[in-house]
Amino acid sequence: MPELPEVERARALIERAALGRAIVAVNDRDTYVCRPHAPGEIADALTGARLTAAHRQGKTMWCETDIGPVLGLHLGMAGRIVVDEAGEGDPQPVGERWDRFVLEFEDGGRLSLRDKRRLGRARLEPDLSGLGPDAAEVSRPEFRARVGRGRGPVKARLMDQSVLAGVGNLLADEALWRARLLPARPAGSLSPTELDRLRRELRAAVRAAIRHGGVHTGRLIGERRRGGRCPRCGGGLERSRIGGRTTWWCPGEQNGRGTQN
DNA sequence: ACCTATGTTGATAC
DNA sequence: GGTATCAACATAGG
Repeated sequence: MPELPEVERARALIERAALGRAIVAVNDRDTYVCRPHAPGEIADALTGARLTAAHRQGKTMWCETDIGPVLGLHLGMAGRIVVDEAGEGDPQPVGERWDRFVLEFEDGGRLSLRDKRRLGRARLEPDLSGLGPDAAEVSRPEFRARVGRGRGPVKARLMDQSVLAGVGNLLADEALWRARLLPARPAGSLSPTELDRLRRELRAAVRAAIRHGGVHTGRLIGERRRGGRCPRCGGGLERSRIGGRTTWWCPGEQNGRGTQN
């Protein structure tokens, strides 16, 4: 789930529901999710503080606090942010066993990073220096210069978080399909026109996914399975492994040269 | 049972 | 440096 659109929704949830509430306790006992911190380190830094802002770049979120420390949050492969959904009374509300990191507020509510797989992350003072520009904000010249280079497949380039932040496996397939570009094309072989088209379609895919609730609402994404068909032309989709990830595309419409439009 | 698959990232090897 | 592969985690499905 968590690609840029899911993370943006999580960020907005924190902004809307968690800012300004006093933190009275922190569960940072999961040493894998809270690495490299020792248990208690994040708790010591945040207890008594209030979150004052929630930011995002690509798939990385961070929250400012009124007393200084910055809390970084990453959803990993299966994480989500939950605010105030604790079954009052139930000793073990459903799902709570997957709460890997929790802020408890003075008013009794809580913010948790709920993640079955534990690939999500909470840490203090996250380093954002290696992240490329956010995929929803990147300018046209910057997109051309960063994405349109290298011999590797353009799909791998899109997913490289140091090149561009926020695009994951599903969003990459969706954007390339919308732009009618072959995922395996060497990134450096795309023309400026093709790069502009890719950026435009990527941004449109991001906006649609944020509106509709996530990347899985993409038009191609629903067909990403054996027997799946292109939503535009009805042709059978092709599958292979590109950039180490399963990749689906329409061989009829996504070709080596640019296409109409 | 055993193998594959899954939204991410980071370490490692060439 | 750029690119590719695998491992980290846990669960689901054929």
